[in-house]
Amino acid sequence: MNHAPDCAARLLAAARALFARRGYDGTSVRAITAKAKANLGAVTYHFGSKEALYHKVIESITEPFVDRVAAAAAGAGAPLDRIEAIVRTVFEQMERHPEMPALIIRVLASERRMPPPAARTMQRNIRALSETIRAGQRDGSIRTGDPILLSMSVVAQPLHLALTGRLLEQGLGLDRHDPATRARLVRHVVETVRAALARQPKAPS
Amino acid sequence: MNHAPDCAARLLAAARALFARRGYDGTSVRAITAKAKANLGAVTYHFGSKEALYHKVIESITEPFVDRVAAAAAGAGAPLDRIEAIVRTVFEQMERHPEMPALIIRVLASERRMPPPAARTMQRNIRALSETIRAGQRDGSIRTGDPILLSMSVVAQPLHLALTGRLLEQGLGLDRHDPATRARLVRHVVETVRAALARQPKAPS
DNA sequence: GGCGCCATCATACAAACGTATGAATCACGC
DNA sequence: GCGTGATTCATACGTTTGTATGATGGCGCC
Repeated sequence: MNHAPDCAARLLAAARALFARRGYDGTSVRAITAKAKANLGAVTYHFGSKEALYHKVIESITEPFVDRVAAAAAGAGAPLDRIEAIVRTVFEQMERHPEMPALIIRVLASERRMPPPAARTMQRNIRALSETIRAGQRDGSIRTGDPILLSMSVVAQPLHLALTGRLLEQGLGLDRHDPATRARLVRHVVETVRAALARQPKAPS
Repeated sequence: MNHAPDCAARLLAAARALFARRGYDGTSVRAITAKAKANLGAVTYHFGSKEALYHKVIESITEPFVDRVAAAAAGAGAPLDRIEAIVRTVFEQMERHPEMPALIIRVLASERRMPPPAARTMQRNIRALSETIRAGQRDGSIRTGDPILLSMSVVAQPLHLALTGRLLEQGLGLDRHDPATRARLVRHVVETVRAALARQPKAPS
């Protein structure tokens, strides 16, 4: 008896969590409906199929994200500062949706056709980043290098750090839910990204 | 009729490829045996179970790798050079086993217990890296920061770039099988890692 | 009250899954 | 040639899977 409102929303939340932890194939419709306290037929009813639910999950995470990244890239300030703002936006998004790194990275690792919302998000984010990098290269604050490759190197930092959280807990005794720890990780990534991109003065040789 | 030798080796190769592309749950024993031209019962006979085969796959990729990373870390040269050597070792391993990034990353993303060989590899690689980074911090060539976090930032680069190969092909028209392209990617990551780690002289303010 | 629409439910179904198992074949040594 | 162990094979089995579908109840409108 599921009389609580928003069955579809509960399914979406359950699916988000389970697809992130177990992957698409490792998550059954029954596991999703059990977690959402919904009936087995609810997935077909509300979404049409398991795959359509999966696409909706990806979309629910990525769509709001794109605008935030674009806003950070379009903000005021030097290119390196704007890239820092983008990185902080990524961290905020991961805090809002802790499943995001695993979901995105599973999409990247899979031979399955990429869900359109994920593909759009990646393209737009990489474009926002690489254009900001180009601006920095033009004004001399960012080193030379391929802007798209540099963009990917930037995005790799927060995503992989989120994925390796388990190792961090064991290796450093960190508590991922501790705000001070989170701030430390953000600081680390921001410093690393800035160091990786900043143009250095010519070495006197 | 499978009279060809090394049925177990064929299963291992087929499983390696399929686990990387489809993940553990998305790969059926029947798909593996079909690809290996072996009988359905062969997996249970040679490995005991699908899961044991999976562990063997992970082990077959990671075990030789650890020694190579340790050798690169123990080599002669400045810490930054040794870190570059480690990065090149990672790329060589990925060239030898193109499935490696996807396999490793799926392990990281999964809620499933980490296969012991993968856990050992990661610990040892991170240790080799972070000790090299500490040496660089002691001699002043590498900037301050947590060595383990810095190690993870280093490893994220080649892995992520390998995973996003599809996007690179679309965004840059790159052919991943082209040696010149590979060299370009290696150069990019090496430069990025060195830039991210190198200690900068104090800015005159 | 009846109707239509929506949402929930329980169940059925065909297909797929990993494992188990006994039979058959092969390879090797004596 | 025989015996033994290893390997391959075909099949069975219980379980799980995603989808389909008809029944039922709730709600709003006429």
